[in-house]
This record gives sequence, C-alpha cells and structure tokens, in this order.
Amino acid sequence: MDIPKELRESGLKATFPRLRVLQLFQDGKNKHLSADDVYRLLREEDIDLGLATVYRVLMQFATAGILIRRQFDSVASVFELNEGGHHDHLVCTNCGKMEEFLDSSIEERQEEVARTRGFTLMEHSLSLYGTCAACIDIVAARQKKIRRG
Amino acid sequence: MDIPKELRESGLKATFPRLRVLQLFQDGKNKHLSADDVYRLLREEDIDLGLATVYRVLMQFATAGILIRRQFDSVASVFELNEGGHHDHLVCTNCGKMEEFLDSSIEERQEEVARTRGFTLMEHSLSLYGTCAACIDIVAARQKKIRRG
DNA sequence: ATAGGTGCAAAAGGTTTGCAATCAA
DNA sequence: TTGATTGCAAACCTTTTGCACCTAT
Repeated sequence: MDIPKELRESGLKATFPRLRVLQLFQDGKNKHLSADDVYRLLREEDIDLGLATVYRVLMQFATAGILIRRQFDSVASVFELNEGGHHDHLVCTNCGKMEEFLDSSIEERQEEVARTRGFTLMEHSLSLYGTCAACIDIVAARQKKIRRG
Repeated sequence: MDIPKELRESGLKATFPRLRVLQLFQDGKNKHLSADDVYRLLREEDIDLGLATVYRVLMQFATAGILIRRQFDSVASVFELNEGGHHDHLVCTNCGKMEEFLDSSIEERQEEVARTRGFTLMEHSLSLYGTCAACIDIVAARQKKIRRG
C-alpha cells in the first residue's frame, strides 16, 4: 500500500521519521518492536532521529489504528502492525519466539463469562507463556542443574 | 492463620512492616493493591514506613508465594493474596471493579493451543476488559455525547 | 551478637512533555 | 505561510539499589 497516502488518510503528515518507522514494521523482519527496538534499528541503518519522536510516532500510529500496542509481562510495551484480525499470543520465555493464535472456542467462552456476570466485553488480553519445542531440552537441563544445587 | 509463623516458615523475619503489609491484604477490603496503594494506606493509618521497603516486602512475599504479582494494562503492577487456586480477571474499565473467574473450557483450550504448536505451557495471563452492569448506562450516555461532538 | 531488615536518597528504566527550531503542504 | 513535527533536555513514574543505621532472634 502507498504509505504516504495511508498516513495522510490518518491525518498525519508523511514525514521522514514516520515513513521509516512504518517501513520497519512492514518489512516484517520483526513483528513485535518496542520503542527502543525501533530507535536502535533505525540508527543501525543510517537514520538519526530522537527517541521522543519514536515514542510520539508509535503512539500516533496506535491511536490511528495502524499499530497495536501490547503489554506483555516484560517491562517495555511493544507494537505490531494492525492487520485487521484479532489474535492472541504464545510466547517462549526462553528464546522470545512468539506465535499468534486465534481460538474461537476461547473467544466464545470469554463472551460467555462476561455475559454471565453482567459485563459488556470491550477487549481482552491473553498471553500464554511456555517453552517452545526448540528450547525444551535446554530448559529441562537447566532445571535439573538447579535442582542438583 | 498465625502471621508471624507464616512469615518465619518462608524464611522471613516477622518485622513490623511485613506484618502490617500482610494484614492489609488479609483484611480483604481491597484485594488488588499496588506498591503505592500499600504505602498510602499504611500511612493513612499511622505507620511511617519507606516506599522502598514496601517494594522489597511485596517482592519477597511474591517470591515466597504469599502474594501474586499481576500486570494489568495499567502502568503499575498490583499484588493480591495467593489463595491457592488459579483464576483470571474481569475488569470494569469504568469503575475498576474486578471479578475473578475460572473457566475450565478456556484452560483446556489454552493447553491444547500450546500443545498443537509444540510449546510446553508454563503460565498464562488472561484479562477481560469491559463495562459492568452498574456502569453500562453511564458509559453508553458518554459515548452518545462524544458521537454528537 | 549478628544476620537480616529498614529508611533515605540516589539511580535506573521506560515514557512523556515543554520549547525553540524545522518542515510538509 | 503556517500549523504540524522534530530534537533535545528535562520531567515523570514506577521500581531498584547502595549504604549506614537498626532489630528480631
């Protein structure tokens, strides 16, 4: 899609920093980026922009619905491209690998839980934390070591 | 339960700050408290303790399994008494009211989602955000007003 | 007596904001 | 031209840490 146009339609001027930030997400190499990730990645390229600008741009994009802001259990919040469909996350606590999923049965039950208690559901946040197939042996070995003391 | 004893069994000395913090949670008036909440509530009573101590005590309790640390979408994390059974939360974004729930169907599907993708599930975080029955009219009216401009 | 705990103040992240200079439209 | 945007530095908030003093056992 034509990025400058996409920005203008959100009422945002197509400035250099905004274009580069959006490109970074659309490149798709890293789907989930913190403000600091964005700042560092752009500096690694060539671009010399302020961290405050990165924060402002990310927030503007989130408000405009271009990005989604996520708060995993870590300290810093991360952003990802809003590609329309809702999804939840499965995160490997060892290597950081992240998979998206959507389980209609879970979605339905959430609605049901809210309805039962008289709540009108607006949104939800579901993150599963575990160990991915590639890390399970490493983690198991580490646990064993700890138990041995 | 005998609080000083409970503390000693966790390898923690039964000091005045620790006793008061634990009492606060056991009073049950507020189930979910941030470090600052605890700090402020204890000061309102009489007790003059440092915020750093509150943070230290809360973390020690969480490590000892006496409290559970939760990170809702807000900035500060909150703590609640660990009463054994796992549960998730339903939060009213208007009044802050919080209800606990446990849905076995959701729990099962989560396991299934992880298994399907080769993950070994360790934990998860699920929070539903919406409007409770008592707030729905207020919120609806506010929405209408915004739409009118 | 002494290992462990506390208060204070300072530091450390992450994020936001005021302001003068700069830029897109 | 002019309102929006940027960079910088300073401020903010939550949380952590160093250190000298204190206390439960």
